Amino acid sequence: MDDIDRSLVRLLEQDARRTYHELSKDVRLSANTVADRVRRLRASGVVRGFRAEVDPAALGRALTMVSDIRLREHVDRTAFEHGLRSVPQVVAGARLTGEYDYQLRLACVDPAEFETVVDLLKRDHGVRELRSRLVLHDIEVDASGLLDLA
Amino acid sequence: MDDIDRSLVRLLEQDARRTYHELSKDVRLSANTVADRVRRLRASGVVRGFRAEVDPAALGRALTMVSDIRLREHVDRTAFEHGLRSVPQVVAGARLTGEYDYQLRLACVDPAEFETVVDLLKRDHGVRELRSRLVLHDIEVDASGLLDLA
DNA sequence: AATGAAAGCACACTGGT
DNA sequence: ACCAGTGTGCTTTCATT
Repeated sequence: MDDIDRSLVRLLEQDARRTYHELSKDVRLSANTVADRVRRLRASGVVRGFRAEVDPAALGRALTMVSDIRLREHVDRTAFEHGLRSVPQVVAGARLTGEYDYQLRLACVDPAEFETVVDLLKRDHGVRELRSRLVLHDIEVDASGLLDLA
Repeated sequence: MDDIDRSLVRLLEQDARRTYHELSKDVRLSANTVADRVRRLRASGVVRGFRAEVDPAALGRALTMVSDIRLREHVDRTAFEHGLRSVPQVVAGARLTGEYDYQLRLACVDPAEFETVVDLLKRDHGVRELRSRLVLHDIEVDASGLLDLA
């Protein structure tokens, strides 16, 4: 993990489809060596993958909610997590410690759709309680800061 | 937004570096047409970009916290958001409605590091109150569900 | 780890259906 | 919207340091 690897990760974070040849000009190494380094970053797990980023707003889902969730007693957590796959509005989720069991991020067309999702989660997925709020906007953060300390 | 576009987005979500030629075999169109479609998806904003995904745990930061934050009075929100760029542990953030002003995601090496981040946010970034909990694990969700309804 | 050379591929264009 | 052909540029492998 040297400076060059850090630069490569930063560049690929901005555009994962940059060619090795382009990257090589930025870091002043041969395209060959760049390809080697990127393969190593992937193999070591530092770079988990290259993903297309989808914008829910461009698909008409401009309303994003964050919902803390408490499950009913005796609800199997694995089943709950797996069941979320059938709810297309769920765009992210995590199990947390503390007062609530999970936190979900829900991308909805409008409040009416959010309402149906809330009802669905309560009726079919073992959700006992929700505490939701609206996402006003996301803060852009690059992951390159993490690299500085590694 | 037809079935083929949906497939392409799904495939590029899994691996954003797939070549147009590879994609063309999956969707049974020419590489050319696939490139056209991907360009259109990008131009329309549905695909916002292609990003390398970095794994904090592979860099020794296995402790991820979610922190709800309330700012002190008279703290400028733009300044706060901009100032977060200098805190490398901040890997995501959003402004929310409700009881708290923001929610951050903090990737830390250990509790001691988290403690220093908490102190830093309070001392230098106008944070009045934090409510934090540990991320036990993230739930894997693909964004392709969003596409089904568009 | 890094490099250059060369073969094989992929990409962007153009033009055509 | 889709495809084929072409020139150019990119990726990969191998030999070398």
